[in-house]
Amino acid sequence: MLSQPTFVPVGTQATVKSLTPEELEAIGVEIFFCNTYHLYLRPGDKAIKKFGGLHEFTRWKGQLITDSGGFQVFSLGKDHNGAGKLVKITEDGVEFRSHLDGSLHFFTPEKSIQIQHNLAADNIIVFDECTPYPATKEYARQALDRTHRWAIRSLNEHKRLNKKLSQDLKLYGVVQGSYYKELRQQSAEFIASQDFDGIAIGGVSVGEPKDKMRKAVEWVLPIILKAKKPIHLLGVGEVDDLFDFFGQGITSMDCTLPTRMARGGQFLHRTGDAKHDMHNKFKNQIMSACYRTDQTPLEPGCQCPTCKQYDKAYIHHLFKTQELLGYRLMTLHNIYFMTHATQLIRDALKNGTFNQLKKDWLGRL
RNA sequence: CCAGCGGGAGCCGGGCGGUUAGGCAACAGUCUGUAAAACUGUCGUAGGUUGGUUCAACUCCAACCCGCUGGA
Repeated sequence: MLSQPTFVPVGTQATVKSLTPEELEAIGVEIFFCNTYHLYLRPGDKAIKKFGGLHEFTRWKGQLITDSGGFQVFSLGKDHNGAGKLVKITEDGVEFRSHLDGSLHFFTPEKSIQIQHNLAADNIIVFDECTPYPATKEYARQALDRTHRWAIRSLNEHKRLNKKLSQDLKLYGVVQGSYYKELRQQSAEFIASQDFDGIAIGGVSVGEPKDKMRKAVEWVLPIILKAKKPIHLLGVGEVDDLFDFFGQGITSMDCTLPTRMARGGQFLHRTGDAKHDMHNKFKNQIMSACYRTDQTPLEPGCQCPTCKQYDKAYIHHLFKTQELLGYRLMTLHNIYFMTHATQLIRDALKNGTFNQLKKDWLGRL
């Protein structure tokens, strides 16, 4: 059973980049997020099935969740200029071109679920379309209706396979609807009414302003909370998001940000020095010249393996020289930071001190 | 001493008689279900020195300085 709420780091290719499962466990990670599309292409879901699934393959003892490939409909659908490229959507499914070799593949809801059953994460997600932002209401409605039909197809295939393979994977339905209240609420009603094990909110953090994202979640939450199921917010996870969404009943969210930022040299911190704190966004760049001789840890008082042992000057040097250890130390720290902040939120929610905690961190409610 | 080759931004380095080389480094920034150890931006009177030719020279010419290689 997962703690609630939980932050979910992303390990697209069956690895949270640069860290071992043992290291993840040591910093309090309970679950991470793998991707169906990537693992289907390499090494192939059948290869992983031969091992008995992702758990055996990776030796990870915690939980896992796989994405359906739905997000790649969105992300591969854009090139650098935002034009459509590698994806074609039809009623039956999505035609993808592999970003690796250009080969053609076709995902249907059934196929995505089959692949996910082969991968055998504990939690899986229906095949959906992550609607690009902005979208016209007309397109958003069309995409939403299709996504709902795909949700039912995913659910049916999932039930069939759970029985056939005597597995007990948990399936999440996904709420879409772009930035239209009517569509979002309609989607929430529909997904909540179906026999899913959990409900995910998708189509957010796709380039929209943050207040819009908050609104979209708020339209939907009162409806799906009634279903009394786990609620996962897909692809969200800046530091303030933890407070805004865990505070309202979201039980988990995943985000590439802490790991990706870590590799780009940005470390999460709370206190930092005000001068270099970027607009209260809880991040700083370790390669900044000011850290060249800084003998303090990334976050004073932080109990992560990185901060307990190393100072900024050393990590600065590792990044400047592009040493592998730098990426590892930084990733450890950033994931610990998110996990630890989530832990504080969890405790505060239990103790009734959440508002105080949120105000301390964000300076607002 | 003779000959050949070469001198360009912090470093490396193509091209060219006129309008941006490029790369690295440096500096700053971006990232929200990972085509990402990625990407974006900024690097100011750059052209060994002095003269000459020309409307215009980093580019052509001369001398000198410095370096490398070979020879006496």
